[in-house]
Amino acid sequence: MIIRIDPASPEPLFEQVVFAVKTAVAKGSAKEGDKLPSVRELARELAINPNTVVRAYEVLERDSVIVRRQGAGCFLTGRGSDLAGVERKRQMHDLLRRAATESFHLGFTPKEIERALQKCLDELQFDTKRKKA
Amino acid sequence: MIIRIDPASPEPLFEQVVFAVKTAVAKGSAKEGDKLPSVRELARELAINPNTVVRAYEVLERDSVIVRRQGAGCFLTGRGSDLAGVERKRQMHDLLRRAATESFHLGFTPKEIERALQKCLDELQFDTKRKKA
DNA sequence: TTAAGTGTTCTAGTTGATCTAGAACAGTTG
DNA sequence: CAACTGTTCTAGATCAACTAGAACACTTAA
Repeated sequence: MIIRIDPASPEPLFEQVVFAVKTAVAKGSAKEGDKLPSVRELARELAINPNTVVRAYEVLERDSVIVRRQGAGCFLTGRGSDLAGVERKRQMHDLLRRAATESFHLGFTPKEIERALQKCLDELQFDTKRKKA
Repeated sequence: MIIRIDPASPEPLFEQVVFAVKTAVAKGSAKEGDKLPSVRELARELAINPNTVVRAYEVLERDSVIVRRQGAGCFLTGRGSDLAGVERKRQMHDLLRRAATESFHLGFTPKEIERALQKCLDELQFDTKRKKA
């Protein structure tokens, strides 16, 4: 699995790692059972502290994206989030409301925002569709 | 204009104020020319430091949502963002990609995500449509 | 003109998140 | 057993966020 981060970004390093892994899964370029780079290996690759990688992996496990097995490594789960239905919907609604509000203030119309989302969804599913085809 | 924040939220207070104002505009419950609460008044209402309100208002002015007139107060502008077209699209795409990826990991399908966005857009435009009707 | 209210701009300090550094311990694999 | 893996500490540096207090400049209306 290829994970890239931007050291110059204001976003915390561990969050960038979390998002990179989640994106890889959403795009289909990584799937259930795949082994992630070890804590020390990824830290070396990204030139960051191993503890920062640990923190990212902790978040990913909390979100049920991976499981960590001591001595063995970290692996992708197939399961989604463990959250209950209502809480999941609330979280998604908050995420989209925030993005929609900001987009609105950037001057886009609802139709333009809808089209842009569809484009994002298409991009995320691109690799998955190729494999199924 | 009614502005509410959650002191317990992990989100910075000044960002909560920024988002509250932007949401009020997007929902149509506040419009061009409306005067915002003074720095000291809003600080008193929200029980936060005046400097925190100043910071929020600075961001809102930078985003062309308000204008600040020394001695007079802060007022809503009708204009949208000043950013160039390409940069605006890039920002919207980033916002939506993030929301889409996270929603995907919450276990929702693209169709569900699209429907949820439409609901958010409807909610944001609800008040505006009522006035036009 | 003046008083009250407004935004503007400082300095100073506290708190907490982030990240680095180094070390030790524990489980897994071949 | 050796080499890998994750796990868990302590300690410290740096920075963003927030608070506190003050002083200054401008606008408005009495």
